[in-house]
Amino acid sequence: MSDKFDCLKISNQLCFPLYACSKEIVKRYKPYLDPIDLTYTQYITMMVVWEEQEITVKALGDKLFLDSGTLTPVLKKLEQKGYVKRSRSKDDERNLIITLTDEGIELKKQACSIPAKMGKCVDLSQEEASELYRLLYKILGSFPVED
Amino acid sequence: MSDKFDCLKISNQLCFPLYACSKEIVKRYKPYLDPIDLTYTQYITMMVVWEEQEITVKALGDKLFLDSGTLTPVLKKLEQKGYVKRSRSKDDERNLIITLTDEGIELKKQACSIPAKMGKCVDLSQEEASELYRLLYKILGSFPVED
DNA sequence: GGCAATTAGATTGTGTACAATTCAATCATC
DNA sequence: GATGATTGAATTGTACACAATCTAATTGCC
Repeated sequence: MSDKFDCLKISNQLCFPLYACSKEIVKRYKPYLDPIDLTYTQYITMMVVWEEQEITVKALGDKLFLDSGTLTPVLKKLEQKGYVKRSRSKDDERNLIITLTDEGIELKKQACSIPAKMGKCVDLSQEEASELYRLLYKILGSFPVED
Repeated sequence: MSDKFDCLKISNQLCFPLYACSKEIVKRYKPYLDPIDLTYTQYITMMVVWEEQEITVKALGDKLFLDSGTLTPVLKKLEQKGYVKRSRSKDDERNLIITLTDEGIELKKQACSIPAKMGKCVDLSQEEASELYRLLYKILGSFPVED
């Protein structure tokens, strides 16, 4: 009952549920991110800055899998909201250093409750979530560092 | 060695690798989709139309997890490229029916080799790929039909 | 030191995504 | 059979995402 076009069925793709799942979960962040006035992209950017205290746009891009075309406007927006400061490195003027403002540090406390709330949105057991995590990072790890 | 902010580490999120993985794989479709002049969104839209022969925008949106705000321009583009026809349903003028043109049918043959090529990009065993597939659809299935 | 190659960000253009709103067609109920 | 509610697409506005290109700063190499 199968034909040579079965491979083109949407239900036979692995990428599609990945794409759909990603979008649907990101969408579910909105109610939790709206109160602190962040989009999902701004949120994950802040997460890295919270961890690193100080980081270049290049390093941010490597961690987030985003390029300067995406990050430049995101970081300008975050600066405008008062959460980060953008300044050129003294050592190498090509590098733009992102640092936290006091408001940015304050924001971290408010964001703290979000991961637990989001965890409840994903209907997987602890083991399943770990396995999913492992598989996703296995795929990501198999990609060349720079494409 | 852990503090109360560990939950905000990017490496502790489940959504982030999902988001990153989805983007990275979609990016890897480009070399295969460029020759047939389709973007990834246009490609998955065509996949559904190839399967259904005839489908409304609403039904397409339900299958692809996309709304009319996204699909309207995508479908206009596909019409412009000559792959689909857009026409109102006689039964219910609110419904826009998408059908394949001869060019659209022809395109299916050319797209046929893409899934196998993409499969090689994902460095997972057959069992791991199946498990990933299962977990993703488990999450998708747990979401309410209409949000 | 001088200059080609490289690197980091910014810019431009195209194509999604989605919330919110609008509009026209249909349905439900009376 | 009028009309209020609902439905399906389209539209508008905002925010990514990325390819391609550009510019300025730095590095390599002679």
